[in-house]
Amino acid sequence: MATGRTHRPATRSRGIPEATVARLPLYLRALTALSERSVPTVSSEELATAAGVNSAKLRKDFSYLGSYGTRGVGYDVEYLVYQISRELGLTQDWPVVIVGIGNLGAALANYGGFASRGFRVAALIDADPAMAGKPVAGLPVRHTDELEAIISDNGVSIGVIATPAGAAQQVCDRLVAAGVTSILNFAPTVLSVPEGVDVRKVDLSIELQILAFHEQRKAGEDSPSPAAPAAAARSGAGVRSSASRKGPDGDVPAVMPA
Amino acid sequence: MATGRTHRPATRSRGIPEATVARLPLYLRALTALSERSVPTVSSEELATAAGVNSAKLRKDFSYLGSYGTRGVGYDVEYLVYQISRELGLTQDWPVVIVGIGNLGAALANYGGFASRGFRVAALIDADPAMAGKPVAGLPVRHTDELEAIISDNGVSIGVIATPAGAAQQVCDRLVAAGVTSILNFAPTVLSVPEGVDVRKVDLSIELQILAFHEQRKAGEDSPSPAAPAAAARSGAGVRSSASRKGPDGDVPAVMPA
DNA sequence: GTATGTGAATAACTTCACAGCC
DNA sequence: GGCTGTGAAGTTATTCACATAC
Repeated sequence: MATGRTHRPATRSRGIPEATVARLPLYLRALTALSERSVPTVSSEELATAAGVNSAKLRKDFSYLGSYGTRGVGYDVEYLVYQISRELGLTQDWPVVIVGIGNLGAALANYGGFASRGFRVAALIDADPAMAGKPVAGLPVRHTDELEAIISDNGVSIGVIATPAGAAQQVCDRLVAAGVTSILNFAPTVLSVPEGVDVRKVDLSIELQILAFHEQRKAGEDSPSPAAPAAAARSGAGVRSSASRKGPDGDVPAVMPA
Repeated sequence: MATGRTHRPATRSRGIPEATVARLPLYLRALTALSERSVPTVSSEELATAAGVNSAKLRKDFSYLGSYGTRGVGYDVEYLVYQISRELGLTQDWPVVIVGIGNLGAALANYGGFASRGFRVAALIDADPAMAGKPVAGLPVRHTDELEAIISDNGVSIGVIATPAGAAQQVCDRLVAAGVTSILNFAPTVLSVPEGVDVRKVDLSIELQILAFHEQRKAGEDSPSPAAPAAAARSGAGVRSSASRKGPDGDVPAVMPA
């Protein structure tokens, strides 16, 4: 989801819609799987199913890249893999640093899919001196003091922040000052960055909250059908002070927030 | 980010736009921070800045919830916290199971923000018998055999999948069969679920690829005419009937994909 | 016959700008 | 005077449906 695009007022000329860009990795993954099974061609319908979108959307997306299919036949798998990879910039190597080697940072470092496609972990960085030198996922953890040197020595332009929330902005500032222009933020904070720097965030708690929203609606469903397994009615406590407030007051079983 | 909404054709009546729902957790976080600093009221401008959006959007978002502000003054922090929490369904307790206690699963289990707001880790589940009983984040890991019992005993409706890609669909099927109707998927796979089940995914590699796309553009910035239709004789997969191919062929230093 | 590519139609989302209320 | 709430305008994304090409 979700990101803080900061630059580019919506590229003119060869502009690929942001929504399309966000789906290209999905297509690429599905195509790679087909490629591994040596499937030579695929129709928009099949590929769309594999990627979890509908075929019209997929065809429209591909139309922004060019005319890479063959009418009456479909798409050449290998060729498409290449085109999408190129479009995404995966035909080059992207060194990445991960800052904050706690539980999450270590998990990210160990995540295979990382290296698999264009990305290479150039270094793991942590502020804890006790961590320095300790190997994680085969790489020695480096101390934060070295951050700037690591960035510039390796030509790193993408940084991953997996620190506690409190340290994130500071780390971000240093990364940016050192030359990083794309940041993937796992810390639950809004980062502020200068123009020209892209930030994307991944936030467990936000995702869960969105799910809870929909889950809540399912429970309070007007009743008739959807075979509700009705996972036990949870009860709450507390009371709401009513008062004037006009909002569309909902059902909701009461209970106070934090 | 992105998700596979599966049900609800966009609720009529009290329908809050999906884009708005996705931002409520952001507002909530910013408000909670203000609340902790005992700030009594906040303007749309201030709150918007703290949440990383613009104020018009924020006001529009809030307008879907009701009229919770005071003209000329702003919003009452505590009151808004409560309203948003309620809207998101966080005024109730959501037991959650995490399946797949590898590096990532353990990181998730240890993630504090988890319990902090309405969510409670009911159980950690892993397929490895050797893991069974071992404590992670203070909870004993349970074996997959117990999955169904755990779900129903605890009234779990939200499941988190942190297994390898290969196991994800199978785990998903079992979760759904056992009564889970919301899934947060960290495995790099498209899950297929029946109508009525919500899936959201979190995918490191997709996020990085999106960043790489933009990063690539930054590098090739300004150049007047985007990409010279250079030869770029795509070697791969002979089959290609040369000619035709109109796509905006790019520069790119060659290199074949996987 | 079959499946792509794409204009046109529709829907969702964002931003503007200002009336309304404090 | 200041700030919210919201119609209206503008923008982006999705879906339709069919001409076009194999």
